[in-house]
Amino acid sequence: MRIGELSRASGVPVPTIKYYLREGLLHPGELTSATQARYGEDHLERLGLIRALAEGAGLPLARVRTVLEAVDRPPSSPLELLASVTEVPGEDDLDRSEAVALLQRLGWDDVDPRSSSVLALARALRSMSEAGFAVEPEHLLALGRAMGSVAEIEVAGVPLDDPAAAARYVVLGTALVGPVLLALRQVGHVHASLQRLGG
Amino acid sequence: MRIGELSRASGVPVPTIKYYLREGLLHPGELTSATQARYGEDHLERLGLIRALAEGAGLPLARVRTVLEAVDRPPSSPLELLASVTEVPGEDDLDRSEAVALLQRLGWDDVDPRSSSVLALARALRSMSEAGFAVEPEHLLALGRAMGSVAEIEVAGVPLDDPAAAARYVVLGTALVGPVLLALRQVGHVHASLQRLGG
DNA sequence: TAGATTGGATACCTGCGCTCTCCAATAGTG
DNA sequence: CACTATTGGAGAGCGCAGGTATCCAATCTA
Repeated sequence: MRIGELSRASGVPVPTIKYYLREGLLHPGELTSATQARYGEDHLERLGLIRALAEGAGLPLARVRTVLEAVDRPPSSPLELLASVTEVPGEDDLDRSEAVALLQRLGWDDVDPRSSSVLALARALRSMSEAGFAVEPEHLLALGRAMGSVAEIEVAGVPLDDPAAAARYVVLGTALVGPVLLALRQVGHVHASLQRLGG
Repeated sequence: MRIGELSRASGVPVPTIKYYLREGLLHPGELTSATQARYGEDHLERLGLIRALAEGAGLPLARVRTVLEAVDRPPSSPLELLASVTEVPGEDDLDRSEAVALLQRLGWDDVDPRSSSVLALARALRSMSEAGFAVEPEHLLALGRAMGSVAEIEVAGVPLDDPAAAARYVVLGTALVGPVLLALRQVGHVHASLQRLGG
């Protein structure tokens, strides 16, 4: 497959493919001469993946790159893998006490309070309070339990036998299932409103 | 309060406040002369709200504006309200059959299949399949049930007696609780991984 | 052999979210 | 009352992200 064909097959414009090549998101094709390269099915798949992560999951290209790198060269431990997808740099000096207290009540105290996921939680809680929006603690706890069961379902689906497949599952799942969850929640809002308020 | 004071109190630079004023995110202060205006506590609150929605929830300013408009002038029906926060324009011609089938199995068939929330779900599912990522139907169903209980908890918290408070709750909750849910899911991933794989 | 296509490099463009600059009209201060 | 700092308002500019467009010489295809 040459670049034009790849473009037609994927629906991605040639200049954009060239851009992705430059950015290292897409591996270069096999050069057959100075001005000719050959692309394969894997490039087509990869393009679909890039578009799904960027457009679908709304990840910035820099994050897409780290996700793809994690898929290509999976870190040894699953936790490292998770970190590679979710880690977002930011201020480290932030009051995590509310987050930690919540984790305590959820019985998740095996999680390192200094991990980036706890940081993300602390940040999200702070944003709420800064907006002058409060959720009752028992509601928050219930939300935590619901999301815990979501996480359990997802982790249960990880194929442990094949490390490469596991990496792919964790990385893509984390990024791509998120929007599905939020959409399900939205539909759930509509359903619950209809139930509570009547048509 | 004059603009400099508002800036100091909120931590938002004066030019940025002026920008928000120009963009209509922040209501103009009460003019006391041609070159002097007075701002109140409400402006300070509003600024916190804008920052929380923009930085915290990651909404683009255009969406922040529609959210704020919905808070200011609440649409009559709660469903309309929900739509004003979540609606994202996009292609309408999209295969919703998988989404609809899922809703059927969840028992949510009171939801209009043409609503924007179902569209969002269909889009998210398509992104997954375009990335070559599949979730087993029963897992998807379980995720749907979990998110349904999330939605139920949230809707149960809406104060029905005061329409203005209800609007505020729905609009802000939808935008601000999302990141909290995703963060809880992340922490849940870590916890579940530790449980399943051991330290 | 002529026209189209390609790899590769560079320049350019668009949208977003600010940030800077200016100005004339005040407001506060001594 | 003079004088400095601050303000409202408007316009231009800037830095980043994510592409597009242009050029070129080499090569493929007809």
